[in-house]
Amino acid sequence: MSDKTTVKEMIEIMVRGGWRITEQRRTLAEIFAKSEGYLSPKYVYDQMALSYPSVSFDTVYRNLRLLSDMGALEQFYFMDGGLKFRTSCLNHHHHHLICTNCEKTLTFDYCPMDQGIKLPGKFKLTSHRFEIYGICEECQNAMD
Amino acid sequence: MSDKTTVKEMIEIMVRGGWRITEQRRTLAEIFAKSEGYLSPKYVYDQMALSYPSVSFDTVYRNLRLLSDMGALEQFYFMDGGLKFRTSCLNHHHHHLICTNCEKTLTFDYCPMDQGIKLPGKFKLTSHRFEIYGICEECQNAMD
DNA sequence: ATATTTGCAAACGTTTTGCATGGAA
DNA sequence: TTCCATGCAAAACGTTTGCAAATAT
Repeated sequence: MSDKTTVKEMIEIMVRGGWRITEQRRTLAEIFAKSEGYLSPKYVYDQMALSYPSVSFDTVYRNLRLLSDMGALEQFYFMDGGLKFRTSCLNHHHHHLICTNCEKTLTFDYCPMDQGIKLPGKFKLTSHRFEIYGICEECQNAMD
Repeated sequence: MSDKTTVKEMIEIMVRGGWRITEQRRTLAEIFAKSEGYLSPKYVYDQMALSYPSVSFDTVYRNLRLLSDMGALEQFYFMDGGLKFRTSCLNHHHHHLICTNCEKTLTFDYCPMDQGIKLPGKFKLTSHRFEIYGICEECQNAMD
């Protein structure tokens, strides 16, 4: 159902990029593969520390950046919450519905760029961003 | 033509909020009123320092945050470039076309939320974000 | 064997805080 | 005259870097 990148795919990406597969990187991939939403570097570090008490923050950062550069992770800067990461969906173009409480995401296929929008000026378009924010059902229930 | 917030409007917002109108705050408003795109705190600080050599960085930050909280400024986090600010357009709903080179913005009225998108799950929608990125005509010409 | 990756520590840039002084109301 | 805003300095925060030791290839 989901088209989230799997551990196997992430490791393939690393191998293809010529990187070595260390236990830390495997663990990093597992953490993202089993997570629903956006994760902060600190959360990822804490999770990694469960398996590797001696892991260092800079290793987490380095690998987050590498995976992000390779396209295996998507970055997102939450206005209050800073930079976070989630597995990217490489298979098809879509946008996200993001719960502002738990930061879980749902995908949807509608893309405004397919609608022939009339834009002002003479821009050379390069990319776009469309996200809808809200409170997911679970969080709504939990708030009662 | 433009519906950017003017100096007068920004000062009104400050007065309505019960803030005192200092020379620094007036200057801050002027800098934004005469600017086209997103400004970094550092740039704003440099501009302010032209009028007030003794201005401090924390004053700039405090006032940027205050104006932002009051809705007079919009924040945007550029993935490489950090947090920046521009005057918000309080008059009507619209979205932005952002030049990734000079960070100038153009507005356009099309809003994907008016299109009756079918969304997955049961979300309580709170807000959305739609931006198109590209290179503006001036920057395209300058690149030749 | 050897080149990459790690952990440590220290540096870095940005943003925030506490407090005495200065300035707007 | 009163209280808010400022400037200064220092701290906090997230992230990055240099290097020797450890490890995947």
